[in-house]
Amino acid sequence: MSLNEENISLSTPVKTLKNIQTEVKSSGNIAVSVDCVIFGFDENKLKVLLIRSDLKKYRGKWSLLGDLIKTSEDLDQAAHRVLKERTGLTNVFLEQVHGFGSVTRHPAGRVITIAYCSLLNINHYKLKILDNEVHWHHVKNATELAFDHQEIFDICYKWLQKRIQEHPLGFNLLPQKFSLRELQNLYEAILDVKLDRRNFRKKFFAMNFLTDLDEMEQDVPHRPGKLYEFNFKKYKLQKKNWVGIDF
Amino acid sequence: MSLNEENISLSTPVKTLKNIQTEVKSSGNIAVSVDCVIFGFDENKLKVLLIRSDLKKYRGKWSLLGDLIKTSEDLDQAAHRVLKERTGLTNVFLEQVHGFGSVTRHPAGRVITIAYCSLLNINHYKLKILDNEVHWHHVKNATELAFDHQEIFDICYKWLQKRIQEHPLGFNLLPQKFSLRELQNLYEAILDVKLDRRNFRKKFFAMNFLTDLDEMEQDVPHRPGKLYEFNFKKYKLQKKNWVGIDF
DNA sequence: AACAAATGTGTGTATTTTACACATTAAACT
DNA sequence: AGTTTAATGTGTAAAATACACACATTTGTT
Repeated sequence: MSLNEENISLSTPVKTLKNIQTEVKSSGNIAVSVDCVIFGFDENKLKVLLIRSDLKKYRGKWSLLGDLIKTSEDLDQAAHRVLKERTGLTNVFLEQVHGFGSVTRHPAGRVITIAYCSLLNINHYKLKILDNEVHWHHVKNATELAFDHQEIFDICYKWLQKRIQEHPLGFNLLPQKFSLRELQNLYEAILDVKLDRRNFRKKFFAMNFLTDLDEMEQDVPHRPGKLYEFNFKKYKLQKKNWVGIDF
Repeated sequence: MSLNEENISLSTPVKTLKNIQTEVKSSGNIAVSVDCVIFGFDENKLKVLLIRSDLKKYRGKWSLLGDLIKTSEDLDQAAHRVLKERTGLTNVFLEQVHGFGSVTRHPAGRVITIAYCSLLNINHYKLKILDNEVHWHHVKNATELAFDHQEIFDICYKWLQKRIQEHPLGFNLLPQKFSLRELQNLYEAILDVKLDRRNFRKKFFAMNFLTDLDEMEQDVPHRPGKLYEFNFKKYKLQKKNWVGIDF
């Protein structure tokens, strides 16, 4: 059997714009939201920003930060808006992860949500938690979330673990200047593994994306390490196209 | 500065279910659709199933197969429904890839779409293209699609190229029994590279997920190769957790 | 019987990954 | 000031993996 690229058609009737507008409107009883899994790194632990559920049914439970999207904004814009409203930050790392659309996922009706991951440098001078119902949680304590937010969180966390090994996202969680120890702590916290210090350093030096700032850590209770910054420009230029089969 | 896990709250007012229902309803002027990028493999080429746009504005252009989702179905269900309606097939490989929500992406109003990738074995005995406006296109000829479908297709194609190197998806595009040559052709077609035959075979044999069926290809105009099948069970058991930093 | 076109197989080399130990530095403590 | 503590900084050998590469074998075709 062979696929046929040359089928001649019986035809579906061509629809006018008006036809479709009618369909679109009559299907419009579905709401769409974004939910942000906002990660931060502090005290060598990976943290996630959660808010107390504002819904009676889930009273006492924690949930992700989200909101219904407005008709006038893109998905990404909506996610950035949520971030801005909750943390005061703009220009933060944000990436879409997955859409969740189970019919029964929201008690108030049909709400499809698009999950985003965001990575914040918690030392950012502008960061302010604008709502005191919002708290940072160690990821290990992020359990029993409201709605289907546990599932969303779990998937986003796994996404982060995988993604950070392939793309230099992690630097968004650190101050611009960081020591290699901080970087390694970050990886160890996110991946939940112990890594060999010498091999870790070798690896990153070999990549050649770290700029040695010729500065030292300050106010550490031990021998200070050198500070580096990540050279995103150089990275973008050299990004390689990996080919290798590896299940 | 240190993150504070112990904030005490000023508080947001708790909302009742009714409050939220009202919000959800009033925001319900957004429609949601799924669009399927359906890949097939034939004549050593990667193909994609496209339909002529049913919208006047895009008359003559090709577009992905999609539909508005119904209030009563999950996202995944909707995608499976589209597949069934278009190809007659159930139980096919299907995975969500990305949501697209630009405000202006659809001329008939605000429609957010969730893109899915599907991989079909085109030799599947049940496959029937039910609508003759539907055609298989070599992926290289999938250009200038209607709506934002070019962007969606491009992203899904890249997704496939990456995904197939990390997960054994490709077998969904082949008959259950296949030769190593067919397998290599598949990889070469999807990744658009030439691979070394000996290393390719070594690689797959080393993985140890191919079952030698002790059967030979039939009706080939040259020395027939052995037939294998992929052992999904064994794969699932042995799936490894990769740790390696590699940008 | 000769030819065409593919299958099937192994080795040496380069590269990458891993395991592993000791001297050095600066701050903190006495 | 000297000692202690806790981290930084550095290299090498062994193992595993990836890569380049050529020839004999099998089957169908002429």
